[in-house]
Amino acid sequence: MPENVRNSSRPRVTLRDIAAHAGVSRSTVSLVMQGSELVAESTRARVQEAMTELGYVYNRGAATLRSARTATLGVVVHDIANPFFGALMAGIDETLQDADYAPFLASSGDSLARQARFLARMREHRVDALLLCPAEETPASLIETIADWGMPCIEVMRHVGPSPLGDYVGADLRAGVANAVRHLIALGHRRITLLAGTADHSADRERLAGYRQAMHEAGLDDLSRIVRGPLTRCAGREITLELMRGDDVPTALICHNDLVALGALLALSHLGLRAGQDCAVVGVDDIDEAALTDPALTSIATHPRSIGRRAAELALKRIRTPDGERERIVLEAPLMVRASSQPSLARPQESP
Amino acid sequence: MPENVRNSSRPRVTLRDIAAHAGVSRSTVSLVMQGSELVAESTRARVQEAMTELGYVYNRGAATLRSARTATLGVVVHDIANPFFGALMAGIDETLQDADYAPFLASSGDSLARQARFLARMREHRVDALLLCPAEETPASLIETIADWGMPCIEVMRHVGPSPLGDYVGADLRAGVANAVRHLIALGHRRITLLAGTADHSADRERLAGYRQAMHEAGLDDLSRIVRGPLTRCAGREITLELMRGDDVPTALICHNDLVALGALLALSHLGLRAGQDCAVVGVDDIDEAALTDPALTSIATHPRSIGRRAAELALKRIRTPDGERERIVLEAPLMVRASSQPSLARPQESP
DNA sequence: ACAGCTTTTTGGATCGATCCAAAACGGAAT
DNA sequence: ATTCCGTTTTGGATCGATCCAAAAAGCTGT
Repeated sequence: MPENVRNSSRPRVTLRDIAAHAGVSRSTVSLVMQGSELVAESTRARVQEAMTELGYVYNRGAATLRSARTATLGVVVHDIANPFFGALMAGIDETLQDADYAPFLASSGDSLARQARFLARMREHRVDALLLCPAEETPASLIETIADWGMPCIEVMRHVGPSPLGDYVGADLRAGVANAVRHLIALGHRRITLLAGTADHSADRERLAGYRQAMHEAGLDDLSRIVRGPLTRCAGREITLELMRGDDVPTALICHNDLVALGALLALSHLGLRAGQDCAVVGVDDIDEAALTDPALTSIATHPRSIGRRAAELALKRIRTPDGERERIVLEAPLMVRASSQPSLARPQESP
Repeated sequence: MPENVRNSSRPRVTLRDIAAHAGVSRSTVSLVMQGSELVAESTRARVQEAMTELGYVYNRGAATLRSARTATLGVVVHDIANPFFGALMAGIDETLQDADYAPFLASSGDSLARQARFLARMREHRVDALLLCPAEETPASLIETIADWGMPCIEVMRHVGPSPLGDYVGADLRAGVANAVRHLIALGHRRITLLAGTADHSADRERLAGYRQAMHEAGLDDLSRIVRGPLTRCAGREITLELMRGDDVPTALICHNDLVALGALLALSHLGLRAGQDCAVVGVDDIDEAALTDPALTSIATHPRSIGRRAAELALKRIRTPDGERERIVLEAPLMVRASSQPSLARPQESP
């Protein structure tokens, strides 16, 4: 049996082989691969049998060369270690798996250089589309450049320029924050401080706009306060400590995200203050942890997983119809009210 | 000007075009692309100039067809939304970017079917290697199957079978947990409970082995206790509540991971008990949050980012030398002692 | 039996790179 | 001038699929 030499990996089975084995032409086998309606049922069966029999593995690279479709797509986030983007990616992955697409992933670390390098690589790999959370300070021209490449691109969560130029999927942070402010005002709060980031990207500006708008509606412009700092739990804690020791102590904090808010909770408990009672705290993202702190954290839910799913769906759609109408999908960001802004919701004592 | 039809994206520049423009052959241009030493410096310059001038984009798909090298690799994790795997992926990404490799990512959700589908896809895309955190209940044969495909595969964090068959990168959880137990015993603890997962995979077994070993060394076999449950913050809380209300109350808890440990902290504070004082708590992973809880959480550090980096490095190496000696890289998992197991370390009050 | 259909199947040609054996070039030595 | 040898360069074949126009096969109905 020296003919059976499949020593470890060499004897690659190709379309031609199964064509011969099934007694049809390569073209026919190719049609079967593509699930074409043209081929007769009996032939299809014969071909499929040959494929399993010979252990055929489709070579997408070869197919791509001719057909310019890769069944891949590129995803760029700032920091995949951040649970928010992890959840986003999980949503993307879910949707793509069903469509038999595979995502390349890169974490830009908010570095323009890394982002650019990855995008170049994606171009060489000829991905069918791009899902992009643009790094900070990305020039608006990038989106046009990508369009010039002939590559569909969906901006996710953030967008460059004052409003999204092309396809976009995100959360309505503006309305979400405005709602949160109104909620606090209804509870009697007046001095409401916004803990914002130092960066200037769209998601940041939206929060600001929502805050300003709602404060303005209530005629509280003069009481509005915006404090900027890094967006970590640690920074949230430090900044809150400082704020609460100052003169003009706020009665409520709206934090850029939940991590910052959790830092604020730590600070309050450190000072012997009770969140919700002595100072309300609201976060953004509604991460799992929010419901489990003590007191539980009120948060504006951004549903990263859903956003990921929607973004991936839109990308697939855009691949099918590259010249279709651009879409702007903005998901609601509802306020999850919990004890940190409403003490009456404090966790009920369990029965003994 | 019907001849100037470059409507939106058609006029693809190829090797042939820059060859013509630079007055050399395709082969020469190809050599330049591959950074070969063969080509004269002056020619290289001329070619490179032509490339930028015409806006050439390398077509990796085409190159792959001939050379069987894709500069891509596949990564499988259980749940990319889990911060641990996010950090792991960040480390992988970092290393690969420098090597001009791009990773495909999939989240298996511990489903064998999803894992299998993704692996099949990776095979069709002919990735150069695989980084695999095998899903629960993955049969040991899978690793062999992948090897038969001729695809290098690095197991990460978990491995199938009693000991890794091929390349492996992980943390020394066995020693880590054993250390933690000894630490607790040194502090006078005797009734030390292990909160384990319900699954039976290698990482789980390692924790168990470390625990058993250290308890045995101290002659405490009869006091050893293993409790199994889901691995979420919420479950950690519930199980701890139950434990602390039972008869045989433990004086220390070692939790499968930090999420469970954080749940345990919640439970203790809910019961009016002080972690570290009334009951010691130790977690695994040393996520960022651990240092910031109150009291701060003692944790066994697994350094996911480093593991990701090492795994990616090993993959690149294995691609270069497919038949090299298999490696088993086990990183230390040092115990980060904090207040939750040693009250004297409680956060010092800040100066007013 | 044949024209006129529809349904299936088929052979090149092609996508854009790499591989390889052989050719061209350029100096130095004879 | 010729030979030799090391450095550069080159054309043609090739990787494994898809595309497309055209051929073959299968049906009708007359």
